[in-house]
Amino acid sequence: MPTPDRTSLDEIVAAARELLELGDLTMQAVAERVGVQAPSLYKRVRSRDELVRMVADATLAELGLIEGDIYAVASAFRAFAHQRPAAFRLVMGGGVTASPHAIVAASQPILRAAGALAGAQNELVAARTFTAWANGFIAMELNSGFNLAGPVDDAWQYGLDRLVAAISAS
Amino acid sequence: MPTPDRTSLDEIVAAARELLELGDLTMQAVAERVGVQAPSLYKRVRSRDELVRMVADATLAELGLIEGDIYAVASAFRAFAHQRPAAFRLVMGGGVTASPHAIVAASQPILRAAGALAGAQNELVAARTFTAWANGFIAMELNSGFNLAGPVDDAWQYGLDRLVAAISAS
DNA sequence: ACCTGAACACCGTTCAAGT
DNA sequence: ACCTGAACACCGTTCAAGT
Repeated sequence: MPTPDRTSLDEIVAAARELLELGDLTMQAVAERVGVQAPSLYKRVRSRDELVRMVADATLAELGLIEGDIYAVASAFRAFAHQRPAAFRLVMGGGVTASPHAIVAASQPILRAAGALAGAQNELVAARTFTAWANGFIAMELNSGFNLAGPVDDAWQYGLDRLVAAISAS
Repeated sequence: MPTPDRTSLDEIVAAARELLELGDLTMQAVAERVGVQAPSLYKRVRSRDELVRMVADATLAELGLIEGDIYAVASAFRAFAHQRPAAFRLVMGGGVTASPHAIVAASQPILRAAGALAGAQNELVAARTFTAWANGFIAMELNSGFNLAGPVDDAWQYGLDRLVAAISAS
């Protein structure tokens, strides 16, 4: 005699994403949010690690929706990181290997914007350089790490302008 | 009647640094390495979090010893990250706030190298741009994240050359 | 003063038993 | 087929009792 479903994978991942930002991504907390006991989660998720990977994939999918030129992409990227710092850290530095598909999807906006600047043959390498700088800058900023004094927004603008100049096709 | 010391803070931090790279930085594992029971660690360390912060500080102190021009600093930095990926992630993305003193010490090599390129008045902002790019590049590399196909070393060299050109005083 | 064993709260996970 | 309570191993931390 089947019992009716009391939750779903989507609901579980959504709860996990919220709890990640609250610094409390435990199976117990997820279970409580979706109205179920912790062991029941294992009907839909193989392990906590798999759930974390799903959160990373969902985050990357969202980043893949960004549109615009390199300035638009850069500021949307940074805004996202400020709104969801834990998710940003997860996909960025967090030692979590997201699915290849999610990684490719997330790369599209930057590839397009970088290709427009650097030309098709330098698209990939330009996108990498830009992504590395943006990710690194934001990571430092979120960490308040390498906390050299001075206005952060100016440093962002300086770096962005220099990067654009350096990457643009002669 | 005092018992003789069976370990020391230095030994504990050293053990923690090794275990961090092994992905097993638990109080139990540290205690076992230094030949003591886990509760005894709390005589020298307030909490596991404090121990992790000490590991971060020790890592930053080591990075502060790097010398040379921007190419030397960049490759020493990258080599360190490859040898001690977990420590790099910790100081880079890991949501751990290292002590201000350790952060300043770690920044010196890059400030010097960037200042030589960009001139004194742009030293700070140039160092930030360079550090952001290098940190971001290495983080992506360690993650095998943003895993766009192509030779990684070429992308590193391309980015480094472009960065140097972009930062150099006209 | 440092060390230990016992204990506590918490966490991820398994599993038999319910419906 | 999904859900639950009970249980297990593990982890960080506290504390009274030993020397």
